[in-house]
Parts: sequence; structure tokens; C-alpha cells
Amino acid sequence: MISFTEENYLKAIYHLIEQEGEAVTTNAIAEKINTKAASVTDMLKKLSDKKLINYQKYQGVTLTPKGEKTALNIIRKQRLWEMFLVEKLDFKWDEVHDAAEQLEHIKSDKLIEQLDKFLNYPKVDPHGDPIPDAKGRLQIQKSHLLSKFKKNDVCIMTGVVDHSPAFLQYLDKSGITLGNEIKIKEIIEFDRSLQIITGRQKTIFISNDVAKNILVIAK
Amino acid sequence: MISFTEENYLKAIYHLIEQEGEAVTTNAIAEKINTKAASVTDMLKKLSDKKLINYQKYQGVTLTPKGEKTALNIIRKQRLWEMFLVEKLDFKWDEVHDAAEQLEHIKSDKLIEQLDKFLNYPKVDPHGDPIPDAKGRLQIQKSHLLSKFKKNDVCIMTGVVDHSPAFLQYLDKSGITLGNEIKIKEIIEFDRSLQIITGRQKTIFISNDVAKNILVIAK
DNA sequence: ATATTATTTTAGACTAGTCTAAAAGTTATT
DNA sequence: AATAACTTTTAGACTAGTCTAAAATAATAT
Repeated sequence: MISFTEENYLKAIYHLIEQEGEAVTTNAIAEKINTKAASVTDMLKKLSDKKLINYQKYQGVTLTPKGEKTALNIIRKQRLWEMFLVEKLDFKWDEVHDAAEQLEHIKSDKLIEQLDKFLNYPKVDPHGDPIPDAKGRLQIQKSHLLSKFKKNDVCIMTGVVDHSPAFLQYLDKSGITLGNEIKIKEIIEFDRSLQIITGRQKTIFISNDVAKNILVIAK
Repeated sequence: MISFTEENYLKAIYHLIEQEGEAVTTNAIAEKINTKAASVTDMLKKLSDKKLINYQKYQGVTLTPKGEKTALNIIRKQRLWEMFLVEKLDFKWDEVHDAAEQLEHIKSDKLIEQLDKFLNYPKVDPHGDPIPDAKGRLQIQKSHLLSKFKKNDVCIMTGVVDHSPAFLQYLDKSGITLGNEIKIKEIIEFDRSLQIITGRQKTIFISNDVAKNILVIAK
């Protein structure tokens, strides 16, 4: 039986690998999980004993197939619960984090399969992140950063990089929503900030920092 | 902050007081929670320090107002989640226990208030047990044991004493459901077993043991 | 009223997870 | 190649919750 804490470590490792693309360091995990490096080392030994990660002293970690499957299952649960909170309980997309963090650890296969059905088998969560299926398979959607696009390009918003409530609230206020069309009206050379037209035909200005945290697909 | 384990102790103590009507013994708690008396003693000290129970060595425990409020809040969450599982996710009434046991410890006021609303403010859970309101108030329904009734009495089923899956499945099979009308056709003197007519006009035989675990109100 | 039995508490030990401080290993700099 | 700087691991300690075995208290029976 895998513990609450072990699950959190696996999820953190999964996300770090996803971001960095290679073996994850002890320090990176410590920072992500808000704990100390020494604690991480202890846990890495345990996860290694359970064959959930590949770990050798000082060499960083990767997930074994078993570890990755476990991580994806937790992410599946997290994203389905987020969907439930937003769709059925009227949470905003910036409010779901804390409750979903707890709900993702509930152990009941029947519960999660029925929840999936109840939500009508959603493919992405309220932030546009893909929901792994029951076998841990991810539908890869190859989104790009809005900051990579050029003047007059038109695209559809599909997700965010930064998931913080502050950023999500800013997007809400600016009328930038999942599924919305975004047209690039102008790019200011000096600071790479953008002038864009949102779905409801309003022109707004966003900084390059913001554009680097918005995921889109070309239209 | 109150821990998962402390919550389980409070809930157990609440139910024991409810059943026995007086101060609860260490052994009773140990049995209920499936642990050893020594562990219970340790926890009682902690709960007492936190002013959740009234406890003096060798004298058993009762709940303080604060402790009772906390217990009722956990029970509220448990029963709302059970309702959700049965009403929205198609669980049977004998399948909800394990998942609800975990869900009841999720900490999020908004979540539970929205869930209550989503379920349309139910007054009782799928077993007929009353759901405390947000302030911990219980709507007392004074049900009686079916075994206390007489020949030709007619009543409505409102709940069960034994919540075990085996018993609940037996009731399902016998067509005895919450809200159903039950008419007592005959009482066998010898063993106090009953012949009853259920909602769908079928006559069935039940033992006195069974009748002692069915709650009803007179019609 | 005392002895027996049952219950409850204490004492001390164990596990999971965490921490600090020190030691060991790795990487970067000169 | 040697030293400095940084990262990671070990060692030892702490907390929450659990346990067994023994001691203390209460209840029961003679």
C-alpha cells in the first residue's frame, strides 16, 4: 500500500521530469514539496526499495514504469476532482487546488471510474491540462507558448503554464478563457509585449511574461 | 488543526455515547476503532488537552460542546458524501462505507457547503440517518424498532441499526427499502418472528433479530 | 473485608516522516 | 591539480500514533 506522502513525492517527481526532461535532483524535489533535502533522501530510498523510482546516490532520480503509472493515476484523480469542483460545485478555476490536493489521495477505483462517467469522460481539466485515462494514457496535445506566435496569427487558448490563483484571476479579469480565440494585433519590439484581440473582440495588452505562461494552438 | 486520527476517535466516541447514553469506556473505544486500550488512553489525553473531551483517569469520557460540534461536523460530511455516492455515482447503500470513511476527512468548508447545495440539502443519508446542518444541529426523528410494533400495525421504514453490507443486501433482496410501507400481518409467539407485507404487497417472514435492526415510524 | 478478576494506565519500544548539523561527494574555479 | 562552493547523504533526534508487558485502580465475589 502506497502512502499519502509517497504519492505526493511521485507526483512531484513526475512534474519535475515533465518540466526538465531529465533526471531530477534531490534539491529540486525538496523545493517543490516544501521540505528539506535530508527528508527527500530518506524518501527516495523508500521509493527505490518499492521499485517506483530509479535512484543511485548523488545521481538524481527517474520514474520506473510502475512509478510513472502510479503518478499518472494520482494526476488523473486530481484532474477529475478539479473538473468536478468546477463543473458541479461552481468552484472557480483558481479555487480548486487545495481541495483537489486532498481528494486525489482517496483510494477507491469504483469512485474514480464512476466520477469519470458522471463528468462524461472529460479529456482536459479546468486548466486545459489533459486527464490520463484509466490505464494512465495521456492524450498529448501539442500546445505552444503564445509568446512564440507572430503578428496577425490567430490561435485558441488551450492551457496555462503558471497555475497560481493570482495568474488565473488575472486571466479571468482580462477575458482570456480556455477555448477562446486570441488574435495577435501587434507585438512591441522593445519588450516583446503584445496587443491581442480576445474572443469578445476586446483589445488588451499583455506582457511577454504573461504570454510565456499562456498555451495555445494555431487556428 | 485536528488530525485524521483525532477525528476518528471523536466520531467513535460520539456514536458510543449515542448508543450507550453515558460516559464511554476505554475498552469500548478500543474495540470500536480496532486498536488497543493503551493507544486509546494516549489519545484520550491528547483530546482532553485540546478540550474536546471530558476525561479523568479510570472514569470514562464524554464530549465537550466543542468535541460534539466537531464530531457532528465529521458525521455531516460522511453522510453528505454517502448521499453523493448513492445519488450521483450510482453506488448501492451497502457500498458507500469505505469511500465515505476517507472523504469525510477532507478539509474544505466551501466544498461541503457546495456539495450540500448540489444534493439539494438532503435531510437524511441513504441509510435514513439524519444529516446534521452546517451548525451541527440534528433534526431528531424519533423512530422505533420494528420489533416493538403489534399485529396489524402499519409503519414506514426510516432506517437501520446494523449498517453492515450483509444486512443491507439482505434488506434489498427482501424488498425492504427506505420509505417503504410495512404492515405486520402476523407475529409468531414462539420466537417473536414476523410475517410482514412490504410496499409491493409481498408477504415475507423476518426473524426478531432482523426486526430489531429495522427502524420505522408509525403511519 | 478481603481476595480475585477485569479494566485502565504507565513505561518503554517501534514505524513513518520530518528536522538540524556534520560528513561525504560532485562541480566549478583558478 | 588544488581549492572553493555547492549538493547530497548520513547520523542522530523529534513527533504522532501504535504496540506489548507490567503496574495501578476499580469492580465483583466470596
